[in-house]
Amino acid sequence: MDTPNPFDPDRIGADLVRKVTDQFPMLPTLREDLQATLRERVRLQPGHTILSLGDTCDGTFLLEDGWVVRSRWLPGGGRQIVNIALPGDFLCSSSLVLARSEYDLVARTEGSMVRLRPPPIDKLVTERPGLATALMWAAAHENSLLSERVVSLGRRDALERLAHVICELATRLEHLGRHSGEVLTLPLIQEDFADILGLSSIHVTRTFRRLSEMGALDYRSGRLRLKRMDILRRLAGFDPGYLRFSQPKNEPAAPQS
Amino acid sequence: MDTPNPFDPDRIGADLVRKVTDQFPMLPTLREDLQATLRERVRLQPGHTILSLGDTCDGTFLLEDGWVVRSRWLPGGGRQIVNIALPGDFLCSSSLVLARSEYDLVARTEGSMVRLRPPPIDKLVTERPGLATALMWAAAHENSLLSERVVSLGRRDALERLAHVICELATRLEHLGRHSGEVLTLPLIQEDFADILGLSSIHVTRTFRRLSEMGALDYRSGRLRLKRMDILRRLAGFDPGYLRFSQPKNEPAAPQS
DNA sequence: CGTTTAATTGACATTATTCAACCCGGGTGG
DNA sequence: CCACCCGGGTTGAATAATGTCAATTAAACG
Repeated sequence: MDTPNPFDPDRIGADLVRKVTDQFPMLPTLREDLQATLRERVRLQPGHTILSLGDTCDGTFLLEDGWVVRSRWLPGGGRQIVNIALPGDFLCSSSLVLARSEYDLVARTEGSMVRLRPPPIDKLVTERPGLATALMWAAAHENSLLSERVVSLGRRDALERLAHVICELATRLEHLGRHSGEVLTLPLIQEDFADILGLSSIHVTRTFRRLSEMGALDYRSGRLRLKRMDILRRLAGFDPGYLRFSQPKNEPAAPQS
Repeated sequence: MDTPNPFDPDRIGADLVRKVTDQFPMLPTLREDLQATLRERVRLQPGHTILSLGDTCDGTFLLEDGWVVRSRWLPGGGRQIVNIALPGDFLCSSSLVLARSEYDLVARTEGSMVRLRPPPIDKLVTERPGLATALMWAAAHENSLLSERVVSLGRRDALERLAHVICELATRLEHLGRHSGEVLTLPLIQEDFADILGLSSIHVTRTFRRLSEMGALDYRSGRLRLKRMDILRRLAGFDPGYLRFSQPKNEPAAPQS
């Protein structure tokens, strides 16, 4: 069953619009820009490869519904998942500066996205200020996530990493209004966790078991029951600050030194 | 010895201006915006902490000369270096969306940077289009570096990681015109490499020795002699594509499928 | 020189990977 | 209804990679 009118302006990128406009009131331009640059809506099926390494990416996608992972295959046969896109995230925003994708983009659930074709970067800010602002904001957000992932991969052990990514996902989904309470349904198998966390899937199993023995959670085929978020947060040293883009920064910031 | 006139418009962010204008001719606006938003020039000394975790960052810095690392200390006493900023890079560009720094910023060499105070993000694109474009471009660039770092930390072993980061640094410095030939002088001690690569400094020693036994390089107190870049590149699976932002993407991009 | 910081080495502990076997639940076809 | 298969998931044992500790050397610097 499809959206009645896929070009209904109020439905394009609703999650993005909501997130962005939490920060500042730019609704009108952004909506307008999304409509103006929109090419088509694409339906996603689990496992569907949106883009492969080396593909030229023609514009940017805005994910409206569903989960998409961005990953890289390595010569040895390993895979690293670089990030997980949720509704409201842009995919392939690097197309503004890079002609070809350095990663694979594959859907993990059903969902939908719209393809946008923004003007080239040097005209973007003047022609599509609302979209430009949103892209900038999204890029900053993604940088924040990536930086935190670098910290995890570099300096946290398996237990901390797993706890951290669970905290992160739970928080992101909460912000989207797609999670509340104890049970989190994740379209990820343990091998996905392995490739997010830079571990083997076997070690992920063991790590889940350890967390479950600690009474922090129960995990069973995609159903994650979060019994003690406080344990997870403490273990991971999770500080949601890097996700909290919603509180506007208004202080005039006193001159330092 | 200081720059004669620190506000000479042609000298502000010369590396940034060059990098950005390789891509598209927006010199005039960018120069103008840099001048207009410039607050002061700051001299850097090695070890100087520009910003600590939790500090409110008042605007953005544009590094003009020198090396700066962005890092995070962890509860257990470990440190992860998230990225290395070189001339032409922005520091703390997250200040557009995040009031407080999630990282430490510390200089590894002498150098200088300018502090910019761009308008808030919702006015940035309209009021300072040149700067907005540059920031966007820089964010995409950083995104690319961070993603590749995630891949390294997640799925490459010590040898591959070290080889990879060396390739990356050599390439970036070449682009800046600050490196050519065999010898690379790095203001990094092995502990820095450790904290970039998510390894212990002792293991970095061992890994450097392995590379040197392979005839790929010689390393001695900051002086890196690159004898066989081909070996390093092959080992790391290094594809400079993610750094090559200089070739403009001009193809009208044939509609796919 | 003496002091300090960084690099190095070897022995050993820890963490995570690999491999192989087994389990389990949900189809599916007979 | 049962036998089979298949994709995960789980387990233990062996192995490999990396970390930790302690002692040593080297270089840098006053």
